[in-house]
Order: sequence, then C-alpha cells, then structure tokens
Amino acid sequence: MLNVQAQLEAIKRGAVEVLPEEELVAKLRQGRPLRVKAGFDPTAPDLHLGHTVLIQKMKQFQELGHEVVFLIGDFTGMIGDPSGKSETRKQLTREEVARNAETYKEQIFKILDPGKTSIEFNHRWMEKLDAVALIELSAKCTVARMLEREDFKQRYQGQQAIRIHEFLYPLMQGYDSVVLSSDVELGGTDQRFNLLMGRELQREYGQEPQVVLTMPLLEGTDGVNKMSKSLGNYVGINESPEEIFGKIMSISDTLMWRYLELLSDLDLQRIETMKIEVESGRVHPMDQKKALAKELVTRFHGAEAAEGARIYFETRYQKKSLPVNIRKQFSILGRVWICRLLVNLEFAASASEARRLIGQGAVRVDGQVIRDANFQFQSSLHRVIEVGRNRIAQNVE
RNA sequence: GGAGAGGUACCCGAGUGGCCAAAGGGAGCAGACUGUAAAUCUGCCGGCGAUGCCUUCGAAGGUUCGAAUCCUUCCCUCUCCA
Repeated sequence: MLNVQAQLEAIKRGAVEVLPEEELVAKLRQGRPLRVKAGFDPTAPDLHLGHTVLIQKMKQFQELGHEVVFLIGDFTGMIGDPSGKSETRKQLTREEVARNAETYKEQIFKILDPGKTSIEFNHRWMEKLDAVALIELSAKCTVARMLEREDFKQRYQGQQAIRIHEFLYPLMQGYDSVVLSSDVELGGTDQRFNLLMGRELQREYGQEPQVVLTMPLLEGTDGVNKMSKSLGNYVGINESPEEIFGKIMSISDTLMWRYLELLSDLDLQRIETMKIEVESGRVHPMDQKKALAKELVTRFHGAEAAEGARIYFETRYQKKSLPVNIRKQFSILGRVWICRLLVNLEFAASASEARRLIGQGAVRVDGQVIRDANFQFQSSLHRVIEVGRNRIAQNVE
C-alpha cells in the first residue's frame, strides 16, 4: 500500500469534495483496506460515460488496495420516484433485477477488477426492515433538515408535489451505509445530501461515520444537462465503436476539454499543455477530439476496434462516401413504399414524419436525394437508405 | 373538514365560444455553412397512402349550429386555515 499522502493525492484527483478530509486521512492511517461503497440504480443497466467517472474512481481505490462495494439499489429503485409527473415507474420483478445485475457485471468488469469487487443488493436488508424499524429510522431526521436538500426545497417552493416516501430515500440510502459499515461513499455531486445522511445515520447507530467523496457530474453530449439515458444525451459503454467515436466527435470543443479532464487517463498537466497548443493553432481541435474518441473506444472495445471506428468516421463523414460495413441491415420482398420502410427501420416515428423528412430533402437512396413521398423502394434496384447524417441502413435482400 | 389557486403538445407557457391542430420560448429533427465543433440562417416539430379526413387541451357527461374556452360530476397538484 502506498503511503497516506500519496493515496490521498490519488484519491483527490478529479474529486469535487472530500468531506471531511481529516477523517479520510485518519482512516488511511489505520492501514487497513477501507470499505468503499457506491450505489447504482437497477433500472438503468446501460452504463454510460457518466457512470464511468465514478467507476474509474472505484477502480482507483481498488488499485490502492481497498475494498469496493458495488451496491445495486434494487429495493429503493423498486419503489420508484414519481417526480416525472404522470408516469408511474414500472416495478421491476425479481427476474428483471437479476438480469439487470448481470448486465451491470458484464459492463463494470470492463473497468473493475472482479476479484476485488463485491456486488450487493439492498433488498437483502431492506425487505426485513419492518414498520417499527422504519419509523425508528425516520425519527432520526427532521422535515426541516430534509427540506434543506436543494431539489426538495425547489419543488416545495415551486409548489410541486413531494411525496412522503421520497423523504425516505435519503434515509434508506444512509441506512445502506450503516448495514455495510462503509468507510467511504462515492457519488455524484447531486448525491451530496444523501451521502451526508449516511454519516449522520452511522453516527446515530454508533458507527464511525463514512467519508463522503463527490465526483463531478459529467455533462451529456448536449453540453448542458447531466448525462442521462432519459435525456438521450449519453454515450453508452456498450455502444458500437462507431457510435461512441461518432458521438464523441459531435460534442462541442468546449465540452471536449471537460471530457478529457473527467474521462481520459491523461494527467491534468498534459491536458493544459494541449489546450495551449490548440489555442495557439498548432493543433486542430478536431484532431484532439479524434484522439479522445480513440482513447475512449479503446477503453471499451480495444485498440483495433478504435482504429476501425476512426476509419469509418473519416470515410463516412469526412469523405462522405458510403462506409463498407453498415451495421443496420434489412431485407424486403419486391417493393415497398418508402415512408413505410422508414417507419419500419425506426428512422421515422410515423409515415407523416417520413413525409416531412422527404420534404426536407433528408432522405437518400444510394446517395440520391428522394423528393417524391410516393417513391417505391425496390429490393432488386436499391441498396442503401439514409436519413440525415446518422441514420443508415442497407438492403441485403 | 373549510377557503382559494391550478391541470394546455417532450418541457415551460399563452389562449376564457367560431379566425385553434392550438401563440411564444426551450429541447429535438432536417437543410445551408463547417471540422458530424461552436455561432448563425431556414424549415419542420398530432395521425392517416392525405389538397381531404380523423383524434387531441386532467377524465366523463351536458349546453350550443359550433367547446381548450360555458355548466355538472369526478380525479390530481399546490397554498392558507383547522
């Protein structure tokens, strides 16, 4: 194990806050492997780059010789957060949770060391928590304290509904820390309140409080909102090499620096140097972005796939020629109305939308722009159909 | 339990009898320009094999030639009082 100072520096790299740092130092001084916990939602088995910020940090703890607990919040997730307005979140069955957990494993072990990772589910202890225990737990926090949390406060003041069980969330998450006796809990900055709740509860239950370490939230490809699947601004680590590469290339130059900082393995010093080189015009920002895209694809798919993705990108988008390997393939019999085909390929939500796209000159067949909404796609004549820049499919008969 | 405010498209939000498939903004999509960057400009942004027809403004009924708009009941959210 590295000495305390070196460990501390490694741990703090990229972190927003360590609360409180002295306690972390004290814990490290004890010289034992620390129990490091991070919780994940069971409903989103598609991990994206946003998650990897946290997972990379977990990996770092592993490398420093600590013990990592990957906690799947299957119980808390099952209750569902009704903040989204009308939709009741669907309840996951035991099987679905198990399946999602498998998907998680498959993905996180692209980064984490399976031998040093324990996976936990909080239903294991949450199901046993009866009404008495739950009331006892909720008595440990006040409403005023809950309303200190920024999003609750805003919803409360903005006359938005807050349901009682939502107040239970932070408590339950904190209770997880009690059960797991965690020494450190990792989370995004938006988790700050919940993580601190863990400290308070541990203290209430007579434990040494965990240290809270928050990581920055990664912005999505739009550069504004936090990366999330529901906003559609995410880059999934299970996506194809071409998709990951392409999505990275489409982020803004400003965002690229942020991604370099939070996602790449390069040290901050090196990133600063590159920034200067780009600003002075010695390096084209696009080339810098390609390097980032390649690094990330390599991380999840290997170097060979990354090189393939680069070539794909250059032929398709820069030379604007049709790529050799088109992933989406279909076959039809005889002929089919183009609007129907676009809907079937999920390139348009409805025939009406397909018509609009055609009206806007967005649809091409074998490179030719289609203007006629009544166009018939013929199996024997036509090969490749495209919509805009990103939607492409090939007829393979 | 009482009093009041409100529910409009993905989000915010205007509309209080016909000119409403519903202003405006944001998001999104497409086109131009480019480096699939940013910025900017333009168009689209309910459905239907479609110059017409069908369905939508919390839900269900009703009034009317005609309803997002008026009436009744119900559901939901918020505020104040208890």
